[in-house]
Amino acid sequence: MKADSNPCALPASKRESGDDRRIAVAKAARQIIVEKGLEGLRTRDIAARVGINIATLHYHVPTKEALVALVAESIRDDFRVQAMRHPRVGKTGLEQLYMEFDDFREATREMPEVIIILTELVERARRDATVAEIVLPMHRFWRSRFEDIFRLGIADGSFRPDLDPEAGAMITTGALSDSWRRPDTSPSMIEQALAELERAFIRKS
Amino acid sequence: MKADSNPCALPASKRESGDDRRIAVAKAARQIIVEKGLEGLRTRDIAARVGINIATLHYHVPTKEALVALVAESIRDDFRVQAMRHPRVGKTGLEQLYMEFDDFREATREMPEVIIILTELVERARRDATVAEIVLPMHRFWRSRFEDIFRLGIADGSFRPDLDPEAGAMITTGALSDSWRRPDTSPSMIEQALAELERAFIRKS
DNA sequence: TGCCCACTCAATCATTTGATTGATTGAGGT
DNA sequence: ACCTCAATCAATCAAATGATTGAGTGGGCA
Repeated sequence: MKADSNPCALPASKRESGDDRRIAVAKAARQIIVEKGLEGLRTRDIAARVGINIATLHYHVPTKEALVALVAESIRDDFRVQAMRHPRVGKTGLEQLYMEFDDFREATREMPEVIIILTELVERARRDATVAEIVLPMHRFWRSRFEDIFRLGIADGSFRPDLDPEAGAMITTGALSDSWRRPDTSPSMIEQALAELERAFIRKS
Repeated sequence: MKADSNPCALPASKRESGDDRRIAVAKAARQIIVEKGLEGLRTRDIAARVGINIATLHYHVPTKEALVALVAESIRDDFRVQAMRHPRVGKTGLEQLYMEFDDFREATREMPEVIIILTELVERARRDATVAEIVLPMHRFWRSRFEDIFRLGIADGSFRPDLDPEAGAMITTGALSDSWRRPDTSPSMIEQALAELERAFIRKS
């Protein structure tokens, strides 16, 4: 029996339930995408990493297209968990912005690979409608969240009255995802950017 | 003789100079990258589009890696031409920011495909040192240009005294390239973002 | 004229790669 | 004990793909 990288549940069984296999496949695929990009994703490599035969892989995930969609769904699930972690009710706009920034810091720290995969998926979304349908809503959701924060913050006096919530959200998500994506961005530079974003939108006394 | 898509110079000759061929190859490769992505780039397709044999292609560009590097250089050249078009001397920080914004509008209008290819190249730069060496300096150059503008603008009173030039440049280039890259960004949204960037950094009277 | 060499092509190779086929295994139900 | 079927694998296919080989071809120069 090959390397059992998932030492939980029932290691005694040679068979896995279909769901567990699909999860394992998604995980392996994500690792390979991080290492070699979507371009370098090979069904054989995934099967090898999971420790199953190529045919078995095809049994669980019929085509490569479905496999990419599976990865996209997996990323979306992670994103949702991350987004729903901290409740926002009853906070001011500025407080919520701080929370959103903290979530971003946490994400860069704890799941840095997600944005790498996400970038590749967004790239592919231009040509793959299935992926687009899964991935683009994620970014829209993230952006709309900043929009809401800015609207609230304008109303409660946290932010400039002349702040355009849509544009502010676009700038913020754009700047954050771009700085996250780039290989030459240091953590301290991200902190600089976050601080500057705050100054850019905050209401000056 | 197949489709001569380049009706200039010397259509009477069956031979092209090596340089012309390489240019034609780069052009064809760029088209294909726009259509199918770097992942879908095939030497055969390039050769077919240029109207030459695969072996001839390999004669001019020895390997696929060299081909990608050629495309990267080609993009860099376009970028340089675009960047150097308008002289900046003797303007205030705000005026230069306007000019930079105009250049950006012009780029999105007249060479929208460049950012698509550039994004793919940046993506690949994480794994390909050759491409990284060509592509990453471009972004650094663009960013440093905004840095200079912000420094000047702080000194001449255009921008907020508490503006961090580095962070501002990061935010600006990040927001612009991200909004340019996304397939669901309309021109009016870019205008909104540009206007908001101005409000974000400008000195309030 | 004759040679050199940049340039070009048809044919072919060696791998890679997504997918399929047909047989086998074993857990759970009756 | 027997049956069923999800799950698994070895073997193989067909197409795609980057690269090479070897044979020209013609313009320019001695």
